[in-house]
Amino acid sequence: MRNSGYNTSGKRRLIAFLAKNEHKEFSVQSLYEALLAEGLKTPKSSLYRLLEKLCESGAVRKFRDAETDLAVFQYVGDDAECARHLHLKCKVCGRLIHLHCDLAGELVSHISAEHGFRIDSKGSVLYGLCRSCAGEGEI
Amino acid sequence: MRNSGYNTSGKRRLIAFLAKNEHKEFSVQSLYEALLAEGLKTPKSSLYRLLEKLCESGAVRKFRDAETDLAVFQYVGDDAECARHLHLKCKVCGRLIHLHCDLAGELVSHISAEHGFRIDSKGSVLYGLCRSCAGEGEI
DNA sequence: TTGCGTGCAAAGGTTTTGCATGGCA
DNA sequence: TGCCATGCAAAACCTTTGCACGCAA
Repeated sequence: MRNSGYNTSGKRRLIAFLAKNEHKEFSVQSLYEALLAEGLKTPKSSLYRLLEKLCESGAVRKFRDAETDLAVFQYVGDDAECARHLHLKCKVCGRLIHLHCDLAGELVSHISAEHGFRIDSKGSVLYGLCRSCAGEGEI
Repeated sequence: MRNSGYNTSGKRRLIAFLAKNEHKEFSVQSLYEALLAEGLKTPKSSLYRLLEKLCESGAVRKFRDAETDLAVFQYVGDDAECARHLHLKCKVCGRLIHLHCDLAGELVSHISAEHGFRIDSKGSVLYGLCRSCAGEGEI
């Protein structure tokens, strides 16, 4: 499933760019501009098509910006394992944290066993403030 | 903050309709059609404006449909307390479950204390399959 | 009476699609 | 060679906005 389709230069460059900026999230517009600034002019229609493929393959995930509600995309890497843990996402800086935490795993099991609800870890994100963004007011 | 602005008949009818269907989520399009079917013709521009107000007041919440990625709206009732618990949402039927669960509360505290991440419970939703929808595919 | 709400139409922005061309396997 | 990817332009779609009128307070 991973990286299906042809291995074109455009796809390689986009993955490389997103991977290099994996702590950031990009709207299509901001991605278009950021690529342009690196001399990589890519029509938005191509971005939409590429991003769709990358989301299917699992290398990239689609979120919504907490402020603008715009679709944003972020590299998550080669991560079949993402289906096995929850994620934290900072509403301010966009940072995505893979939550490797026993207690979280227990909660998922508990909710399945006791509340009859089967959580899709890959599709579930807990939003909030990361340490550095929360700390800005109180350091 | 709750129910700010004028108390108009349109707003009352919309709240009543959404409250009556609180287990369902509605896109603007489907809401428009559902209201029409009840003889309540409401222009979409009015729906957008009303829904925005209701989201601000907290009576209604905005999600994204798991399949179509369309903005969908759902009644959550008078719920200042929603800020204090997590939510489960079924990707198939749209049902929203208010997770009153000690273990979940512990996890939120744990993540704050040990992982340095302050979860916004109100803005965080765990997606998955509810009991009845999980049973349908594979019993 | 004053100011917000509503309805209609138009505009704005995002995303999708058609089609011809180019590139990968 | 055959099929998919790309670029460009146009279309479709969702959402917001402007304006005149109506209604709540």
